[in-house]
Amino acid sequence: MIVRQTIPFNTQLKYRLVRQLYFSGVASCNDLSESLGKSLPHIAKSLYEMIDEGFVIEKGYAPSNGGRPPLIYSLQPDKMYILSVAIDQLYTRIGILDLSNQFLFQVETIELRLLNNNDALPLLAKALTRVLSRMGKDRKKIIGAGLSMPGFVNTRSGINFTYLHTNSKESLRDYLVRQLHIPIYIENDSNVLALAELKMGLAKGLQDVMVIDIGWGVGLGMIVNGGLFRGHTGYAGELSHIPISESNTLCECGKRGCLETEATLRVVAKKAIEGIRSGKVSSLRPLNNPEKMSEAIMSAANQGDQYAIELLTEMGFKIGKAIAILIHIVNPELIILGGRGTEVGKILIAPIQQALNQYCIPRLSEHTGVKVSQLGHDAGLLAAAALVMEKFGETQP
Amino acid sequence: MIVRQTIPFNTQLKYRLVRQLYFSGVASCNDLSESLGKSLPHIAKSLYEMIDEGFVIEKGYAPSNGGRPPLIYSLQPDKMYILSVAIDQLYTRIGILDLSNQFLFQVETIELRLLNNNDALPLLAKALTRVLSRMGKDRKKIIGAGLSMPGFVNTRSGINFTYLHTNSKESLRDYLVRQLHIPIYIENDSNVLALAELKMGLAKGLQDVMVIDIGWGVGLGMIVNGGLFRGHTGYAGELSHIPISESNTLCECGKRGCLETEATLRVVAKKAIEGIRSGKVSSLRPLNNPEKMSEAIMSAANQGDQYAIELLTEMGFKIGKAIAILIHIVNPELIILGGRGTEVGKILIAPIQQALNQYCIPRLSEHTGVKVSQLGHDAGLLAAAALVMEKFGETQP
DNA sequence: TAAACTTAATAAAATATTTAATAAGTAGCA
DNA sequence: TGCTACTTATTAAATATTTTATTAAGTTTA
Repeated sequence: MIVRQTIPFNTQLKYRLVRQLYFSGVASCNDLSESLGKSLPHIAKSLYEMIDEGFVIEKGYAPSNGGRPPLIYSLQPDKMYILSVAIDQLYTRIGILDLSNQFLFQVETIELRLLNNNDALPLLAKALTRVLSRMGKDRKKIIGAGLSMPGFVNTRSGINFTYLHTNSKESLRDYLVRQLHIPIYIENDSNVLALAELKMGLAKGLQDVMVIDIGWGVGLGMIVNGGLFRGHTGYAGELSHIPISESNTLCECGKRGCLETEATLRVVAKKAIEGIRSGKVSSLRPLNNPEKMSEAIMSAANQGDQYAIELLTEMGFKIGKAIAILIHIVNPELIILGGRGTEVGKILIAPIQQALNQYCIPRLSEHTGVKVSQLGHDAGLLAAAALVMEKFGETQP
Repeated sequence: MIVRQTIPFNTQLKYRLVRQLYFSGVASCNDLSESLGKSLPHIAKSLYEMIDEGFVIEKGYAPSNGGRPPLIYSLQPDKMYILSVAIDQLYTRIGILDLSNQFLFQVETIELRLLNNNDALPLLAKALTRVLSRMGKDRKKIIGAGLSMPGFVNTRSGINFTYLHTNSKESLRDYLVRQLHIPIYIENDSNVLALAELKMGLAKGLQDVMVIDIGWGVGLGMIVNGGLFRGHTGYAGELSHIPISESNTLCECGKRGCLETEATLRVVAKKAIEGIRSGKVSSLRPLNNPEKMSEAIMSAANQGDQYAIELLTEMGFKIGKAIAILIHIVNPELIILGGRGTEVGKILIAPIQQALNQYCIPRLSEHTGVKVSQLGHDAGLLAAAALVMEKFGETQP
């Protein structure tokens, strides 16, 4: 199912200019000429047309770089909007962003349990419809929706094989297109996290970066050759089920020895509850809700609780071993630690680095940095918007 | 150090046409228009100019596809030549290829020990100079040399950090450029193997393919997004030293548990000698030369020797476990088994598939094929030429 | 404070590339 | 057979894009 772009430009270059300006915020004519690989007069011509059309505005002079100072330009923020949706196992956050990455109104959070919930998809569609209806006649300005979600997602076919089934042959994307009448782009949450780092985080301008999503599971989003890498069927970066553990614990996936059985917040929470009950010295008390437990462990660790630090260090080392494998295979320039685990990023980075020293050939690891993500909680929503803008001007699918 | 291209065309498109025709062999105007993404009239114009210039020849009509039959074209084979060099630990093979991938004369093999041999590089330069001198005045037609070699190779900087040092700050490439006065391209042998599969083997036209180089070590060449992937510093695909083994044997690299300590022909040869001496039933006799021993094991296995098959099956399973990790991370469409181990490819493929069944999430492995390379012994030389042609028309850095 | 050097923007000319219309040939089919 | 649909080839006209030269507006050097 195809939906026409609501914003029609008369040339392909203009779409590229919009995309570039969106991601760079502001840029001079020369910047644009260089980053799009087109000549300056050519860029200038299109840019001036876009100023006349109201899509681009002049933002004055930038400081000189040793010559005539450049005029800089940006997008007119309220000429287009993007519907941005971040879905996780329990909650879904919905926002509308303008072209300067500002939310039009406060992000809406709805409770939406994904697991074994046949109503989830219609509820989601309803919520999105309601948010869209708040736009009034500005609804025309919405150029698409980006959805970040867990599970096995194939972006190209628009299907999530794990959650939000449609009960028919229709793909998730086509279902939502039919309900909302705007272009829809779906992507796995770890991949969206990586895209966020690429477009506005530590991976900006870099070529080969691995973003580790430390949380209830262990995810991986891969930036390869300067772009998000999805693999042949869209499942690249399935780090959580690589066979790595020595303890051969049975994993939910049916296999043994998966990384996920040893190095996630879920496992840490479980171990902590057992440990405390069997008498480990700690400021922590066992909680029934494992999510809350993991939160408690992380804040205890940040306040110096030795047992919490020990548990997280153990997890970090095992993740580090997996990262060592990754470095051998991909030879990236940077590893970014993202996801909920960033809260204890400083604690994790030491054992990870130690694992790299132990398991990596120095020639490989010495050119690979390890950093903790600096993007906050809204990164997912911003990146879901990036997902839409990345494809702006291309006809779906 | 920069060397001017010996063949000057007046437009970039002509270089692209040469590259395309080289890799496709023959093509119609329409084929070229499609694969280069340019309009037909535009392609036709350049093509006819190149016919006038003598670089392209018309090869007659291809069978009709339901319409007017297309005229097909190919390169004039003897307008350019490529110097192609395949270096391994002990021997170096040198050939000169024309544009139809035919050797101008029989491939020369010289003995050239790489390890701890300061004379290796001057000897190599001398041998290459001698081969070039055989070209007489056709020397001008040589558009470059492609070198396939083991070790840590950085193609961009033209340095091999492991072998063939120059004893100065000069890079290997610059040294050879200075000696031979032609553009030089160097690349790691596993990567060249992958390139060979991409350009003329089972990976032709595919996007994401992993080529396993089974031999004295375990190498990996990665095809990602339809091109050879080298990683940030050129060392991507360092499969042999990923920490995977449970037996924690000390590896040459100083680490423990590397794949290389368990799953190479070298290990198989060593195990076989020990096994036979301790009384294993086999048609094999222990040989002092481990290279010869591994050859003997492979031919014994192909003739049904149970012990040889057992050893190779064990190796296959361990390589399979590493491939399982690879599939989880990269999600490729095809795994190709290449290198010397292809000789027993049929024997290896079963345990590898078994390891995949055991260690892969079905959703990932079910879309990934495993095949044995069909390229012969000269594949390395052909791919070294491909290395040159891939860059034909670009100015060397 | 002027000369030399940078970087940026504009205009004119030259080139590259595509679109559209048409011609030429073939396979499939009634 | 002859018609239709389809593929390929050629041409002219229109458009897109770059190159080159020139002007403008600053910084650095001495």
